[in-house]
Amino acid sequence: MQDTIRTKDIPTQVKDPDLVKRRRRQIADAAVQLFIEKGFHKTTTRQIARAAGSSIGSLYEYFTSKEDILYMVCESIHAEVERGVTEAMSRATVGREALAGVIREYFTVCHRMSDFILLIYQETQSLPTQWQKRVLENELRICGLFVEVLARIAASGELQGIQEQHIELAAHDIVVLGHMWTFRRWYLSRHYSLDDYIDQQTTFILKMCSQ
Amino acid sequence: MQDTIRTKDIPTQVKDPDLVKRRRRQIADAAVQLFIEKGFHKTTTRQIARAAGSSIGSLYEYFTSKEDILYMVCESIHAEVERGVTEAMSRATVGREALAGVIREYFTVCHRMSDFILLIYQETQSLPTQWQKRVLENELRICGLFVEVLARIAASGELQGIQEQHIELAAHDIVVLGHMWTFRRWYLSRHYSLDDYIDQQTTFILKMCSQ
DNA sequence: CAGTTGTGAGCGAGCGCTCGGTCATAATAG
DNA sequence: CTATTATGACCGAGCGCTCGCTCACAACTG
Repeated sequence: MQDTIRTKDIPTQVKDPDLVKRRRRQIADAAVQLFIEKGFHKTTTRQIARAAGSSIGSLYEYFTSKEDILYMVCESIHAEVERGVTEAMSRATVGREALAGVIREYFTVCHRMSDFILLIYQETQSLPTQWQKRVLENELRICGLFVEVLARIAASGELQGIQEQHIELAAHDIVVLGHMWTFRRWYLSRHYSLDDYIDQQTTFILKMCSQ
Repeated sequence: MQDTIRTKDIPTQVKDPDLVKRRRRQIADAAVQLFIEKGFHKTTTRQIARAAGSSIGSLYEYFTSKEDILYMVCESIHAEVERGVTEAMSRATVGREALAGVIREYFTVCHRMSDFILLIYQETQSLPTQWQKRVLENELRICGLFVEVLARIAASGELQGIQEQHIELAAHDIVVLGHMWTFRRWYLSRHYSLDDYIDQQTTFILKMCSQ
């Protein structure tokens, strides 16, 4: 998981920027595991510090509140998802095949990041309001990537069925169907392999956009 | 919101069953509002008691823990959603029109219950494990209703595109696209009216199942 | 040495939940 | 009918404890 520019908004007592970056990553990586296991509220700052090989005192040199840590965690997760999708897009050309390819990549990212995506669904509400907005912006940016892919295809003449104004909705559907694999895996993973899931949902999505 | 048989599993000190039912409803109704506003963890038992016009002492005559209250709240929500869909199904006949009708009804229920459905997404994890399972069972039961509708249509010969084994997945998709209106309303409601949303998603779903 | 980073005992607010008790009403006794 | 006792819903002060966070000091670095 990589750093985002956004993390700079979190204030710190420590002068050395490199040290800040390193320690924050350390702490956030420890925190995300605990958050996934027990949830944000049931994780204590002491547990986070211990898991990060640090002390509570130190922890509060790098973050000003527990919510700060959650915020950084959420930003990192979105950054990772976006990285995956963007990369897949750069490889893609145009046409139905391209869409299918990006969907495959995106769904695979969702699979790998299951726990993390679930965390965002469950704990975004625990963030201060202004940071909730940031998280939603991130979500929209990912959606925008799919809008782009769909628009490219629509422009190329293929997939004429879909109207301009409904591309956005289709993009949201794709994003959410990816998330669905994470928040319904308690059922889905017992009945479908990831590949089955991707294949069938891709068929559905292509039908949805065609004719 | 109506009572379910499941609520009977929660122990109580109070003898009179009618009273138990009435007071629990009172408390649960107060609690659900607070949970929606501030989340489960940030709501205190005292606040719930006060909002219900009761006292903490009394509250603990009717519930054995704060989690019990959340459980009852979740059960009630699912009962209400299921009631809505079942009713819509009983009115429906067969064919594409029927599916569209049930979807319209279901999405409308999702719209009306936005806050409640969101609550389930966010707080199911706060329940004791054995009760989490119950909530997921409820979710599956609602999914089952759509499987039934789709199977009926498939049997009638219409919508031959969809294969037996993929009916379940399509049902999940429908359910989740309903939920999507609740957990993405921060975006969707700014760009679509509920009717637009229903119409377009219905078109998508029908295309998905056809051909 | 000064400046920066690390530490953990300690603070006090606030939590879920208990428990001894009150009081209106119902059941029983005389 | 009155007097007595039993019942059970209701109450809230307070217990034990945990939490997020602070701050005085120690350790390290250059």
